[in-house]
Amino acid sequence: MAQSAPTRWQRRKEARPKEIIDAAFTLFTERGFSASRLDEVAALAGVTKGTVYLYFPNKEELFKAVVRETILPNIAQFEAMAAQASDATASVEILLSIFRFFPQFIASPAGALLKLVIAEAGNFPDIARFFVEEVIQRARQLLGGMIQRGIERGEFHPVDPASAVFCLFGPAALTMLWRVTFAAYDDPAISVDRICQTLSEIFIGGLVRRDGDA
Amino acid sequence: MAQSAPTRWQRRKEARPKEIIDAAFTLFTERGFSASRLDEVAALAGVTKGTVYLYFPNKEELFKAVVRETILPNIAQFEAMAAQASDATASVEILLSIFRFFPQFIASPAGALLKLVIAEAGNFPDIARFFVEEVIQRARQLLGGMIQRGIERGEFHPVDPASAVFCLFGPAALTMLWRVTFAAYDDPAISVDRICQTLSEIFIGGLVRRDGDA
Amino acid sequence: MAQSAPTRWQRRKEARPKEIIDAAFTLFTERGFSASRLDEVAALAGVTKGTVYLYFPNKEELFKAVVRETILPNIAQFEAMAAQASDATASVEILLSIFRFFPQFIASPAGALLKLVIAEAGNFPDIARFFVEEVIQRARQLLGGMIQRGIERGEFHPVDPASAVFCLFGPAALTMLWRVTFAAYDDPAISVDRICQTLSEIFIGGLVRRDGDA
Amino acid sequence: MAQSAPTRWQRRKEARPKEIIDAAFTLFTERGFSASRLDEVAALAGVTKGTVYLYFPNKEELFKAVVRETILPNIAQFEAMAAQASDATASVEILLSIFRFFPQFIASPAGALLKLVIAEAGNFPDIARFFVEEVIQRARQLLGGMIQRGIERGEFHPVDPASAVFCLFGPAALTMLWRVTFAAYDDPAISVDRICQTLSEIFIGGLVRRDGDA
DNA sequence: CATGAATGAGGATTCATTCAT
DNA sequence: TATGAATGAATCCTCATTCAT
Repeated sequence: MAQSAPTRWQRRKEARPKEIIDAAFTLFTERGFSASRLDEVAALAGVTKGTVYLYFPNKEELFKAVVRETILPNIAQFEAMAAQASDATASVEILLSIFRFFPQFIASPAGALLKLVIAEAGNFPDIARFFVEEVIQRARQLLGGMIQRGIERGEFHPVDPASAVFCLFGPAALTMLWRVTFAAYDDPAISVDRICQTLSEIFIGGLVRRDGDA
Repeated sequence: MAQSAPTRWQRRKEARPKEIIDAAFTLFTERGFSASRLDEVAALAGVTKGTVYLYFPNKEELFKAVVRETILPNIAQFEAMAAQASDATASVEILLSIFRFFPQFIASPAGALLKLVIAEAGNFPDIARFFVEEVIQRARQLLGGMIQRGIERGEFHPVDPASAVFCLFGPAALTMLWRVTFAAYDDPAISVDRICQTLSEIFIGGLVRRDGDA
Repeated sequence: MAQSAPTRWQRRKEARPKEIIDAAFTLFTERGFSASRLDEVAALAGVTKGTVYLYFPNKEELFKAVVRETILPNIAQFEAMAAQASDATASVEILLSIFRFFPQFIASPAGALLKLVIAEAGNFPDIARFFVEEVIQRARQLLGGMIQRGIERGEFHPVDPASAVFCLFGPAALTMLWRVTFAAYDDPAISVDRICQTLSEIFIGGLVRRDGDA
Repeated sequence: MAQSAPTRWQRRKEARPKEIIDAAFTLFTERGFSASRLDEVAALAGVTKGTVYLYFPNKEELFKAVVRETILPNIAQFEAMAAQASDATASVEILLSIFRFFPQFIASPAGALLKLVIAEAGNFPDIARFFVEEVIQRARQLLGGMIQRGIERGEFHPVDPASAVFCLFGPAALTMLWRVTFAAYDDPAISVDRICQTLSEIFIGGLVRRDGDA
């Protein structure tokens, strides 16, 4: 595996696309789409400009590939988490498992992706639509369904599920964006764990019916 | 040829910067900083490119002016809201007044501004720092102080105030960003009022101590 | 009018398009469309690359403009020559006036234009169509009509007019192309006048009926 | 895996250069040298880009090879035609045999070659020189010699032989170029045979002395 | 001999910025 | 003060050429 000869280039057709996408994700996320130079993307991926065009027809298509490829694992992660609950599970338990899942989700690349999509939605309407349909609707159904279930089972106070999703996910989204945008300038630094803990306390108290409740 | 109203030119001259800033705000917000052409900014402001350079030394300074000028009224609005509470006011009342203020705040240009700053923070570190110090710290102090006060007065459950601010502001931030980013692709549309209402219910339930509480 | 100060650039909106077209004509003709660099076109026109784009949206449109603008005066020249004959004029006189017109036509930019259109017709189908319809059809009608007239009046031998046009124009076309393509490598140089003279002799002898003819 | 016919590879190897040259000829002719991509040449020849470089050091040399290889058979064809005449043959008979040869010559690849050389002469001076010296001079000597002979034998009117060659070959050249350039856009289509017939009539009438001639 | 992934110089195009008017 | 023609550096993209396989 040691590269004895420093050859001018390597032939690595299989690995290239992912390497380029990763590099592009980093730069698009840091600087935005327009402000990212393809030269820099290529350099970060360890190839030259021309190679990028071997795998993606142009910068816009590279962007779309970046979003699509980066979204997939996040969707999968989310659905996996949801699949764990059985019929017997108490709704409050599901809610708690969501709060326990939040920290790692907030620390994942999902935050950078969210920032990127927010920043470029205006220039890439089909990416925006794709994001809404594939990511947000799905998350809404997942979280909304869980809240609906809790209400129907008499475990939760009767609130508007769709709105509750925004209340539930909002703090997580803000924290994600915060981390990739402002965290460097903040002092003292926030604690993601503490935020999730507090969110949990408030929601358990505000959403879950207690025995004495009417 | 006789200039019947010489003051009109005068007034125009004074109005120019704001007109240009407004146009730039619109375009920067829609397309991002890099993807916005100065030609388009000028056209939207009803002037020509050259005129922009009469008031702003370059595109970057125009951007900074846009952020600064747009931030100010929002800060003022926020502080005005907070100034209304007196010592006698119950903390829950202050909390409720915040929730009542949210819908108009969410509908204000603050959402577009937030999106813009998030998108460009990586390219404008001093804007990011300025935003954190002038806007976020201030909001945190305001909201955090209010929560702290409630806890100290025994009106709120003892939670981490800094984290609670994220929980409180997160849903508002998400809704603001949603409106300027994805609302066009969403169906059925969300209701800002309903979200604020739900947020209020959950928070009152989760944060405010009831008589029987330990 | 004397340019006392060697200013960085002149503002010459009116004159620019023609200057650029002339420069482009020269280079496209010498090197072909693809092999001509816009930088060189601009330099030859005394402007910079950016200026070219002020007047033409891209290289292809510049090419089309070059062809269109260069064709027009040639068409006009041709039609003017034809308009001189009256009903009373003998067909042989018209024929002679054409041969007398040939040398100056062959020396005009029409030759370079013809070469350019031949070379690029494959890449610019609409230019090819435009050339056939606007230039060639017109020339064919003009020359063909003249021959037809001579035949009908009994002045010429009965030949196929459309074919005769090729026979008549062929030598002129070849000489035009020769001049802009091979003349530099030829020794001894050809004499355009002598070719036209010879053409005249052969055609007068071969086309015009003599008294004794059947 | 056993190569049943090892000779097929061998034969392929020998056939390659011609296949590549043919493909290049087609594309260079259609699009011009600069606008033809080596990728396309290779694809049309049924090989990959790398293989082209096995046989030709670079694109320019491929071009030169294309011209050289394509010219040779045309020269041969021409000389074969000329070799048929003996001392006894009447000059008018030779002239007629030339006109009878024209249609097949016009339909041959010579037209495309002529177009290509005209288009690229400016970029390939040595090709232009080669063409003038090897092709044109030869043709001029052949045709010019024939006319000279006719004049000396008193069979033709005394015209300038060099000029007469242009008159004789011009219509053929124009028709050749026409076919490869504009024929697709022309309506009604021209008849090559009719043009040659008309050319023959005019030239016999204009060049050949009749008994009664002074 | 043949391939095709990778290269990188070169060229079309854009656009922030300048400046004569 | 305002204009907009002109600039030229920066950037996307192409494609002839190389070379590991």
